[in-house]
Amino acid sequence: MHTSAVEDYLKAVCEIGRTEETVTTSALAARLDVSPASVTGMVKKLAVMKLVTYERYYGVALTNAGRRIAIEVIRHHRLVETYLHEALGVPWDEVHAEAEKWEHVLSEDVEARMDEALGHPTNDPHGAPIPTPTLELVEPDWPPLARMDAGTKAVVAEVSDDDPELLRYVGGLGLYPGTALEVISSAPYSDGPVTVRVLDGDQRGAEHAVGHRAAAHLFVRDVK
Amino acid sequence: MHTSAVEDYLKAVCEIGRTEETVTTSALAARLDVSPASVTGMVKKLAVMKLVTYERYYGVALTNAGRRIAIEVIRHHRLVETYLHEALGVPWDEVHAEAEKWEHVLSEDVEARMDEALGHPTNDPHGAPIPTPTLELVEPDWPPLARMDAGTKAVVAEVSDDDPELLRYVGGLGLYPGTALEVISSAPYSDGPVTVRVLDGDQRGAEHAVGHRAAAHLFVRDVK
DNA sequence: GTTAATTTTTAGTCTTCCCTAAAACAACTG
DNA sequence: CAGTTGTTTTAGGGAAGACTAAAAATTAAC
Repeated sequence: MHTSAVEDYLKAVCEIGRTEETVTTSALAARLDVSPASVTGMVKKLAVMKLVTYERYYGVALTNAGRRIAIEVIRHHRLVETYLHEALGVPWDEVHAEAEKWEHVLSEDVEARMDEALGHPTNDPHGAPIPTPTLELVEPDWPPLARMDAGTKAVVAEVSDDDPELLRYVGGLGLYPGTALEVISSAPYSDGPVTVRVLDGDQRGAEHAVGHRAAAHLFVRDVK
Repeated sequence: MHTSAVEDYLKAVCEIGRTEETVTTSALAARLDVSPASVTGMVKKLAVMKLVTYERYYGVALTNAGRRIAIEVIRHHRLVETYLHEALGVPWDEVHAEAEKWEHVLSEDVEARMDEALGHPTNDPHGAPIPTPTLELVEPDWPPLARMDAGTKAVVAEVSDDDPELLRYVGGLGLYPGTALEVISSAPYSDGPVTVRVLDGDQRGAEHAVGHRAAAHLFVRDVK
């Protein structure tokens, strides 16, 4: 087995790689809240372990072995989030913190049982896709709400899961994965709020001004 | 928070104290599978933390603060075992190993939700009592099957949970907490097997010779 | 009651793991 | 090419936990 730190680094490489072309030392340092020097040290260790390839001054990339571990951890994380939410009623803004701990101790057997009990869910409570048991993972890159033009109809696809306050805010607006909405007004490339009308759920019909930061972390898919 | 090692030591002190008058260095060393010198070192640390009282060459005892932590960990452990067994169908010989990991990462919130979901169970799958939310714990000391005389009728109360093989063996004989049985023959103070007739469950009517080691780890309560 | 055997403690080391600050270095920018 | 930015190296630290070997205290044996 690997240490939690190793798993956290691999997960971070995978997650940063989702949006960035190259995974840099400083990006990892920022995400993991450690110094760049620490990252260099750990990354060299991971390279020796053949979990990443590492080119000085360029960046890091996962090897197949490393990717397997990263996706395994992500699967654990998202499955646990889903389980806590669905089976135990843990609010969606709390599941992330708990899953951060559980992801490192979950056995494959219990993982499979949770998956079964939930009916093989495909997405966690924040909309993120759960990797398959065979560790396939396709992460679509939905556009953020912040970039939608006025008049667009869209459905909430995913909300960033790492900021509980953001989640409580967004949840308070009635915006969850699957919720349909219409963009009333938007200020593209500025940092103003996006006004939306909620078309679904318990806030159906309500109009809300969604702050820019939230709109940048709330991803939607277009509706034709 | 405390480290896993600290929690493990406190739990071990609590569990040894259940049967032994004094908790010795060597008993802890044996249970935790470390050298006696290591135990002395850690115990001194725990004493500084005011989690145990410690008298050189005599033994260790939990303080109230230490006992609270120990019982909290035991509550986590047994609740998780019960949850895994009841809610996820994990076999009773596997729950212990998983709970050993989970007990250190379970939040109070999720603990309460598991307790609720299970309807506030009082005993884990091996029959051991689950401490209450207010951390009260009474551990009755049932006699082992090995000490029952021929002709006695009894009900299985508890089975030691730390040896999966033993649990599979005992389970294979149809002996679970709550199972009624009658002692057919017994060799007191020797190490021969105890022959029992199962009066309950899927092996009802069957007669089994229970090996001495198993009979020493299987505890029963008398039936008048 | 002395000696012998057993436990326990001291004392000193080691390993693992991860982190940091500061200096040196490479790569881009204009 | 000179400066800025980001990265790596160097050098070091410290927490956590465990170990060995030898000394000390306790207990048991004669």
